[in-house]
Formats: sequence, C-alpha cells, structure tokens
Amino acid sequence: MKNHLLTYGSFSEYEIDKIVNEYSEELTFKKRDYIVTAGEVSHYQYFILEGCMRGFIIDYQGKEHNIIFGFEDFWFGDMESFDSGKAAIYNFQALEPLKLLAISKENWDKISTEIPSFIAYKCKLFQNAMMFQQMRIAEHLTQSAEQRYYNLLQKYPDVIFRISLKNIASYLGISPEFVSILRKRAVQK
Amino acid sequence: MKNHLLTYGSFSEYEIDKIVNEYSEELTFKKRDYIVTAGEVSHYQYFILEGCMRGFIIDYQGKEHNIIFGFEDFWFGDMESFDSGKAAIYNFQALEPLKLLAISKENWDKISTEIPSFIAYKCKLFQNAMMFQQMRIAEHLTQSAEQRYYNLLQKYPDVIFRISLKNIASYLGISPEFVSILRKRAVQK
DNA sequence: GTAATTTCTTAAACTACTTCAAGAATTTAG
DNA sequence: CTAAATTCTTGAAGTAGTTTAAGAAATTAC
Repeated sequence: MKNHLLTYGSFSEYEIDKIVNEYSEELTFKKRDYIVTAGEVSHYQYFILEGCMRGFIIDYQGKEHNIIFGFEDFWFGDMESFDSGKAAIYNFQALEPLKLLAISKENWDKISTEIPSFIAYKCKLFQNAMMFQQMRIAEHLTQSAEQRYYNLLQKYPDVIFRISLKNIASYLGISPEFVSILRKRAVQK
Repeated sequence: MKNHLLTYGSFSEYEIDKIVNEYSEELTFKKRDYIVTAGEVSHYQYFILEGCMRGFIIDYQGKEHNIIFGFEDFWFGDMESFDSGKAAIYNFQALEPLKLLAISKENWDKISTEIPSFIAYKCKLFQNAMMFQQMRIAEHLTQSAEQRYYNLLQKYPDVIFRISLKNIASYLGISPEFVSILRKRAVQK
C-alpha cells in the first residue's frame, strides 16, 4: 500500500506509517468468503494486498452480475453504505485467498482530518474510478458482446488466468455459453 | 453555482465570490453548438447555469453514442483531456441554448491551491459521479432494453420533455425504432 | 483418492432487438 | 411562410445473443 500512497498522493514517511500501521488492520479471507454482503451495512474500505475479488449485484431474478474485479493494489468497498450507514447493495467476494488492509469509517475520517493530503489522494482515486466506469459504459454502448470480450482479453491478458469464464461472462454482460462459443471461434481461426 | 458550492462543499462568502466572479467566465452557446470536440484538447471545466447538453462518443463506424446528459447545476468536461493535455475523446454539445460557467485549467489549479476545501468539494463530486456510473453499469447488466427505458422515465420523468427520443435511445443503447415500439406498447396498455 | 460440486462445452430452438426502407410529423432556417 | 432538414413511426426481414438441457472436464472437499 505504501507504494500506492506514494504513487497517487504525496505523504511523508510518518503519515504513511500512521495510515498503514496505526489506522489499518490486516485481514485475510479464504476463497469464496464474503468481505461485504448486500443488505448489511459496511463500515470499512478495503485495500487489496494479495489476491483478487469480485463485486457483484443480485437482480430481481436472483441472478448475480459482476460489476467489478479487484486485484493487488486496488481499493474497494460499498461507498454508498460506508458513507450513509445504509445497507450495502453490492457484494464483495474473494476469488482467491485474500490479504487486505481494512480501514474503519472512524479511522478513515480521522485520516481525512489529520492528514490533509489524504483528501487529494481520495480525489484522484475517485476521479480515476469515474473515468474507468465511463469508459466501460462507452464500451457497452459502442461494442458487441464479441468485441467486448476480445477488448477485455487484449487490455487485461492475465485476467483469463485468474478469473473463470463464468465470471468474465457475467462482468461483460454475456451468457457463459456464448463466451464458450467465442472461444471456440477464436481457436478455429 | 453558489448554491451548488454550498450544498456539496463548505466555503466562505469570500471564497465563493472568488470562484464565481474571479476565476469563472460566463459563456453562452446556441443549440447544437459544440462545447468540447473530440480530437481537440479541452482546457476547461464547465458548470451548467441554464440549458442542457449531451456528452457523446463516436464509434469506429462513425455512429454517435450518448454517454451523459447534463442539466442545470451540473459540472462537465473531458476530465482526461483537461488533466493530461491530450486530445479529448468525448464530444459535448448543447441540446438547448446553454449558459455556462467555465473555469480554465490554470484557474482550476489556482482554486485548488488557494481554497483548500475545494479539493473536498471535487472529491465529493467525483465520488457521486463514480457511484452514478457504477449504478448505470449495473442497470445495463441487470435490465433489458425495455426495463432500462421505463426505469429512466420513472427516475427522470422530465427528461422526456427536454431530450429527443433519438437521444434517449442512444443514451440507453437502444435503436430509436425500438423506443418507438416501446412507446406504442405503453400507449396500448 | 474418490465422491461431490462446480465449471465449461455443444447443439438446437427461441427471442429481444436491429436493420433497412419509406412515409408522416415536426422542427429549423432563411 | 415555405422549403429543407430532422425526427418519429411502422412494418418486414434478419441476427446476435439467450435459454434449455445434457454431457465432459476440472476443481473442491473430506
């Protein structure tokens, strides 16, 4: 996390130490464990030290839809629940054994007041997240399922080794069967 | 804009005055005018005082896809171009006669250093934008075209009076012809 | 190490939505 | 006020992607 803080923000050694060692706690989860469950209130923000996870939403039919994947050096959490104290709408689940740093709402607020440059850091992260999501919407509007699949593989070639076809399909908004067909097509070419 | 600054940030009268009167310039655009053109560098962030606009992207076939609409009290701009100085990828075009406040990169940076609480304000805005986009992705993954259309009408009933069917269709990622069919269906019920 | 569970593949039938085309209605421009 | 341009509607034909079902392959669990 130290590297990440230094890359996206400007902190003193002392401040970094405070954030990482005083205000964060290290947590581990097994594969398939839930870090955040929709319907429950989430009081933490999480930073991935090791492993990967998915964030998903459950629709009115009970189907799961992946909204996001997170790998090393990635912040996540149900921001809305964290801020408002209302029930989370997203689920976050470990796809590999996960090692996280967790910061409670209480400590998060302390950091924000005690370390002014943390706000600029947050700002940068939200901005990046916003631009990322906007690009993802653009991709949904401009590309076919097939194009979205190849686009993902090209942008994140290693994803395929860590995320199951089923989860990739869900993230892209395609049925797993159709991804299977696309794979076959690619082989035949 | 003053109201918006006070709602989402905490500023003194003096600071607000400085932002609005010293660092912003008022611009007007006619309907169909481009505020930002993809391919050109954009050095401004814009705040809508009156009117509405669309942000869109052009795909490899030359087709336009609406990414966003903005009404009164809305900030917009090609954030990526503004930040990096590279060419914008989004177009922004007036859908009604537009009255804007524009803040140049230079002044934007001045505000950020001279008025510390502006960063927290920005942070809040980016966070809201991020959550909004995330919800939009969730809607694309969980809902059919028909559901997305009704969902939009329910959430923003007045949109229909200000935005053409064609532009609504583009925003939802549906063909205008199909929206026409949906409208007919709704009337028949 | 074996049974149980989950993931992936394949194929056939289906459908939500698109594309194309052409006319009607509305808006814009001079 | 009229012509030109754009937007909206309707219908018919087409297709990208879904659904269902069932077996094969891989992974998980004890």
